[in-house]
Amino acid sequence: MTGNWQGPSTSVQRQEQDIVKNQESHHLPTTPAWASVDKTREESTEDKNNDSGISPDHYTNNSTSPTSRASSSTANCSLSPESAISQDWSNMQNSTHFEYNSQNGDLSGEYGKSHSVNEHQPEQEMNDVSNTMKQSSEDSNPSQELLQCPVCPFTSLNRVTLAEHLTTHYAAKFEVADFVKSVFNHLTVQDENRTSPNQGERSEQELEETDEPGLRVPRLNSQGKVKTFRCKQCNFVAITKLEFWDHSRSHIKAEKLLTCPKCPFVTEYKHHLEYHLRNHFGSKPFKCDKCSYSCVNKSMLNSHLKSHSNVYQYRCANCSYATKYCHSLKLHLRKYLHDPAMVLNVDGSPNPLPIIDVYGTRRGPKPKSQTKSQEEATQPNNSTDNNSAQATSSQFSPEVASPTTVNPYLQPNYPTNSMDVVSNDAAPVNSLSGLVQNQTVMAFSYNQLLPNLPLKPFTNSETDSNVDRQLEHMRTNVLMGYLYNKTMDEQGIPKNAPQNLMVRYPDVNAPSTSGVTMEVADVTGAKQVAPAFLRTTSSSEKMDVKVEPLDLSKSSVKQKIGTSRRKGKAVKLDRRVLEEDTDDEQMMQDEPQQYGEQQQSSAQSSTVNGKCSFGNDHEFTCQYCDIIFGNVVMYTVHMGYHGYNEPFTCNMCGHQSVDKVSFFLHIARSKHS
DNA sequence: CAGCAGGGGGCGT
DNA sequence: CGCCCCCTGCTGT
Repeated sequence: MTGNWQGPSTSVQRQEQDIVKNQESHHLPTTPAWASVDKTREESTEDKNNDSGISPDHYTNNSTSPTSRASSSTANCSLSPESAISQDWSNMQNSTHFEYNSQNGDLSGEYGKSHSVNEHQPEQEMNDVSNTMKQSSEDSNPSQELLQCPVCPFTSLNRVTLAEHLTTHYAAKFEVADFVKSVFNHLTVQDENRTSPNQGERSEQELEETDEPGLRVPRLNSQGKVKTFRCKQCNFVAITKLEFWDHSRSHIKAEKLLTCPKCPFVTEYKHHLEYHLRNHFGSKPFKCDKCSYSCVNKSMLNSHLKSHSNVYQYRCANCSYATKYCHSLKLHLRKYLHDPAMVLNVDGSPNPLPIIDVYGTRRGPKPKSQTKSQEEATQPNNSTDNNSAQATSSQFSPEVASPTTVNPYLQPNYPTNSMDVVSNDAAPVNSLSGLVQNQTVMAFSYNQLLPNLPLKPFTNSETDSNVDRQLEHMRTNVLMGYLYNKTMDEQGIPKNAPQNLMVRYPDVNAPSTSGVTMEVADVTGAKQVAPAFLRTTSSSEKMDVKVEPLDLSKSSVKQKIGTSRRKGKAVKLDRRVLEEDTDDEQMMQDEPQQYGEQQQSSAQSSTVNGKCSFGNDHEFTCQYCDIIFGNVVMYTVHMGYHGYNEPFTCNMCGHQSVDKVSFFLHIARSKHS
C-alpha cells in the first residue's frame, strides 16, 4: 500500500508540519484537537517512514460528517497512489452530494451547528456514508469523553467538531483563534493527564496524519499571525478554510458548485478542483526530465526547472544580488529597499520588458490583449521553451498606462550636455511619428543588438563585476533607447506598445515605493513608476530628450512581419538566433535610423563622464577616440569598451592601451565575445 | 472553461 | 536565501 508512495510529502503534510511548527513556537497545545487522532489506529512502521502519511487502510472512515471526512481526507492525500485518483474521482462524483448534504440549504457557515447534530448521531450518519471514505468518529477524541463547549451546552465526542463549534460563538474573527486555542489548551492539559508517557513521541506523528491546519482551527503563520481568508466578492473575512469555503458557497451557484469528496473544499472551477484533488491524491503528473522531481502543476515545474539553470534572471540594481526566482528578488528588494535591474531571459540576454512590480500582488498571466500578437510579431521562430516564456512574461506590469502619461522608459538620464530640451507638452509633432504604429517592441539577445559585447549570461558569479554592471547598464540603456523609438507616437505616447512596457500606477494600498520604484510626473500630473534603470536624477526633472522627426519609411521594417495584430512583446529568442552572428548585422541594418537617431543612453553618458558628444542629431562622437558614429548602437557599443576610470583600458578584457589609436586597434582586433 | 503565471509563504541549509 | 508548494485569478479559447 504505501509502496506506491514515492514522492515527497504533500502540501497537506507540509501544512501539517507548518502547524506543528506554529504550535511549538506559539505555545499552542502540543496535542491540539486536530492532533487528537485515534490513538488506537493501527500504524505500521512503514507508514511512519513514509512522510507520516497514512496508508490506504486508513482510507476507511466511520464518520459521515463533512468534518470527519475532511479530517480523513487530508490525511489520506499524502499517501494515496496516483492510481487512486481516478477511482476517487468516481467516488467524488458519486458522492458529491453526499459529501455536503449536511450543508445543503445551509450555506451560512454553520458548520458547528450542523455538526452538532452529526456529532450526537455518528452511527446513524455512518449509514449514509459512501464506503469509500470512512474514518472513525473517535479520531478526534480517543478517550471518548464528552467534550463540553465552555460557552453553551453543546457537547461533542469529536474535538475537531468542537473546534468548529467554537468558531460559531464569535463574530469577531480574530477572537476566535485565541478562544479556540485557549479551549484546546485546556483540553490538552486534560489529555496529557490521561495519556500514556510516550504520548509526546506520538503527537508529532499524529499531527501529520490529521487535519489540515487552518481548516477548522485558525492557522497561525510563523509570526503568530492568524491567517485570514478574504472573500473576493464581499468583505467577508474568514480565519479558517472551512469557514471560507462555507462562505464561498454562498457566492457559487448551486449548479456550478463543485465540491471535494475528501474535504469541504468548494469551487466553481473544475481545474481548481482538479488541482485540489491532485494534492489530495498525491498525483504529480508534471515531471522534470532532468531529475526525479515531479509536481502537481506546470507552474511548479517551471519553477523547479530554474534550479537546473545557471542564469540568474532576476537581479538587483543596487547590489550584486541575483536570483533565479522573481519572488526571491522581490523579497530582497523589499528587505533592502533596493531596485530591480533588468530582467534577463533564460539565455541570459536582457529583456527590458518585464518590470518587477516589487509590491504588486497581481497574479496570473500577464494581460494579453496585445502581448500575444506582439509575440506573434516578434517571435516568428516561436520558441516553446517554457522557461523562456516564463522569463519574458514574468512580472510584467499589468496595467496599461494612461494614454495621457509618459512612458517612463522615455525618461533616461540624459547627459547634461545633451541636446535641446524639448518640453513634454511640446513634443515635436512628428517625433517618432508613425514609427511605432504597428511596430514591434522586441527583446533582444546580446548578439542581435550588441554584437560586440560579451555574449554570456549573467550569472551569480559575474554580477559582482563592475565591468558587468557597466555592461549591463549599457545594454539596458541601449535597449531602452531602442524601445523608446519603437514605442512613441507623435504625442510621446506609447502606441501599440506592449502593456508590459507600461508602468503601473502605484498601488494605493501598497507600501511606499521609496527606493523601489519611482514616480514620474508628466505634464498631466499622472504618475507612473519606473524601474531603477530608467530613473531620472530627479522626479521633477524635465525630460531632456531630443526628439526629432523620423524617417517613417524606415519604420516599416518590422511591419513586414505581420499585420496590425503584430505588436511588440517581450520575447525570448531562439537559441539559434543567439548563436548566429550574422543576424546581428541584419539587426543592425534593420533598425538603423529609428534607433540611431534617437536619444542617448543615460548610463553610457554618465559612464564616460560627458565624453560623449552629439554634434548633430545624427552623430555621436567619442571624444576619447575622436570617432563620430552615426548610429547610437555603434556608438554605445564602442563606448562600452572604454573603461570607467581609464578610458583606454578595455572594459571587456582589461587590456590597457596607451592612446586612442592603440585602443581602437585593440577593440578592432581583439575578439571579446 | 481551463491553462498557467505568479504571489505568498514556508522549509531546509 | 534557494527552492518548493499552495492555490488564486488573469486571460485566451
